[in-house]
Amino acid sequence: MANSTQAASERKPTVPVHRGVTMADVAKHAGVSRTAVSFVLSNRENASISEETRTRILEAVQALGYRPNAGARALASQRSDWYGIVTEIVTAPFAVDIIKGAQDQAWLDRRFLLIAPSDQADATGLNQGMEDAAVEKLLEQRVEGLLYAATYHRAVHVPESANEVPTVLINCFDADGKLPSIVPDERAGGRVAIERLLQAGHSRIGVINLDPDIPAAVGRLAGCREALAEAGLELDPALVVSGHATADGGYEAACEILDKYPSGAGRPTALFCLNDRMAMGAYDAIKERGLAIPQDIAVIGFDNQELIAAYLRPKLTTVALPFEEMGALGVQTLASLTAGQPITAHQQMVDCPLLERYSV
Amino acid sequence: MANSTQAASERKPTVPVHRGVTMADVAKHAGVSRTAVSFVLSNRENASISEETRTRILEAVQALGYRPNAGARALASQRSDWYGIVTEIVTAPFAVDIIKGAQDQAWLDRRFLLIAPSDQADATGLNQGMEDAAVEKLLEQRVEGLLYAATYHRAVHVPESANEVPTVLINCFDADGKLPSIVPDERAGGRVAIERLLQAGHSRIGVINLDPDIPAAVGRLAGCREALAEAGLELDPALVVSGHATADGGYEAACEILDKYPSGAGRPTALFCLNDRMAMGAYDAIKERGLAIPQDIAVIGFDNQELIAAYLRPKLTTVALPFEEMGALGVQTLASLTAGQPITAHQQMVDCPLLERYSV
DNA sequence: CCCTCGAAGTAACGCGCGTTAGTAGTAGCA
DNA sequence: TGCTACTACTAACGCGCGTTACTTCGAGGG
Repeated sequence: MANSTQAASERKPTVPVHRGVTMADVAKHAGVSRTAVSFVLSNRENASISEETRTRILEAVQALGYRPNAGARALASQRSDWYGIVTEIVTAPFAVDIIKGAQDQAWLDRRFLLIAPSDQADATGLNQGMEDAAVEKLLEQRVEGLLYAATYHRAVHVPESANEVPTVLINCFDADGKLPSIVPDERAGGRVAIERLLQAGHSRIGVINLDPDIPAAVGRLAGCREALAEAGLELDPALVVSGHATADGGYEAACEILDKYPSGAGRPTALFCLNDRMAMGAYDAIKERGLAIPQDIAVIGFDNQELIAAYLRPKLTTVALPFEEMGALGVQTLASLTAGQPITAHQQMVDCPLLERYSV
Repeated sequence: MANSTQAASERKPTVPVHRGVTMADVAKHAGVSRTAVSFVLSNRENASISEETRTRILEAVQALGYRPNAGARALASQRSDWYGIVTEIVTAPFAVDIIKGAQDQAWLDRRFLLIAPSDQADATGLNQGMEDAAVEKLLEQRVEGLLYAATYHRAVHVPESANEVPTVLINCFDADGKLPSIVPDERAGGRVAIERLLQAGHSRIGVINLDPDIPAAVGRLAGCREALAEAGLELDPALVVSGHATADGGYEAACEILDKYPSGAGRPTALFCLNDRMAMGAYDAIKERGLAIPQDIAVIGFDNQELIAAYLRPKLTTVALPFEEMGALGVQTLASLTAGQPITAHQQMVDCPLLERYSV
């Protein structure tokens, strides 16, 4: 027993591989204890440190260029100040905006957002292997909460292990409805689009629809019908055409609608395209027929895909999906959750604002 | 002396706030020492652990759902396995692709990429306050290396503190030339675009130029001239028009070029647009004049901005900026650097591949 | 039989920090 | 003088882990 103790104390100390200035260095430099440094740097309320010592410590910090070690702090304090977000990062440009919103909000809250990629979605849902690994990696970093974002509004299946920390879904929802989620208010978006067209004097409106089953289409179309109903109008089924969610799909759908009225009589004076890519195709169809936007036919889009909407000629009036807001709200919700505070609603809906440009 | 020791040992132990299974738990469950667990989990070469103990330990890991604590590991091993990347995340869609490339490569190397936002660039360069803070935050996380990415090819000024760890610049370079950088090979990109047009039989080629002073314009135009020279041709100054790097700018520039030849005689049969947004505007100008793409006028772009190039009608043939490759190469370079290995070149150039679509 | 040597493990230290339970010193008051 | 109260600190522990320097035990050799 004594032997081993002695051996231990005789052992030559491991050579310290100093990669940075530590609190101990600061303490030595300032001639105080490490504890004092810790107290000053963490701005402890009821720690009594004289003003003089305090400044001496802060000067030492400056002089040595001390930089706290976030990992060590996390280990000691048992909180990491990290959130994690899982998303398909490059699939759609939308994910970026969600991340941006979340990132900025996290930054404001002095927290760090760890971004983990989950590979592209395929027909069967997300690439589950990659996703699980991503969540796992984030949990290894001891994130305090998880954000789970989809690039288009849909139901998702979240990896089991996400249940170990507070989790918030962004732009998606889980089928079981167990996790809190944040989604765009598609219905209100549909309303505002139609209301804008009504206000501009249009009463005969064509709709270029997405796949009718996806949440976006359901909501937007419902809002559309509501707004028309309030104006005493109805959606003419002949004017609703579904297509692929691409420019080509939009082109074809627009052709179909326009060519129903070769003489021009009965032709809609406005087109509500359920996304901007389709609006892009619709532009071509309209122009090809020698019609002018918005004089002959007004066009309104959805999604506000900047690169399209802002560069089409004329620039496209469209309804924006509030990605940044959803990202920010996600972080705020997570903050409430991790603080043990109640959240306002299990499913929070965020407004889709109308962006006026020149196509109406 | 004895007193204080006694007091310390009499002190009631702090209540452990257990937030997770630790190695100690695994060790207890498997009936071995914590060291043994560590050896097994880190796959130590020359540690002699019997196969039987080994499996017992792994079973315990499974049974308890043990998950290593990355922060503690980093603290003990003095290496974080983290890289940091500083970039303006949302300003341009390009940053995303760089991040994606870097992210994927880092993931392969079992490293984590911390993404720190730096606010938007303004005329005077990047928002320095935000940037310094971003770098500072990353260093606090003890990243082992830094990536610094710009959304368009240019000279940048990197925060001082970035010098404390290996740093690689992506899609930019520092004026002093001190830091290794990775940039697109603009010149080769210019060449390949022109070569494609020559091959299609065009010899009279118009160029819609960017601001002539930026690196992208300089390089691309040089490549363009080279390719023409090799074919015994020259760039007609009358056919080179600069404009704003927008669709409107491209539209105006294209109008200017086309309207110089109202009769059609002498008019270029192809347009090389130095970015896709300008190509988008050029499309409008061409179509307005009743000309067909590519039959009457071929168009080739640059940047491969998916949302534009893939949705224009006809789809735009363009030269791609290799953002993902640059991001990946950045991480690889960083890996070499942190491993103390030499890197192939101080400034690495990455090829800009031609993407054939239907506008040539 | 003793000695050496490798296999199989373990005790203990330190990474940088937050935190708790102390101590030393002084002022105030009865 | 003795006691409390307060200010201004500090010693020591533990967070979860990697790592080094041991120990123990059985097999093999002389």
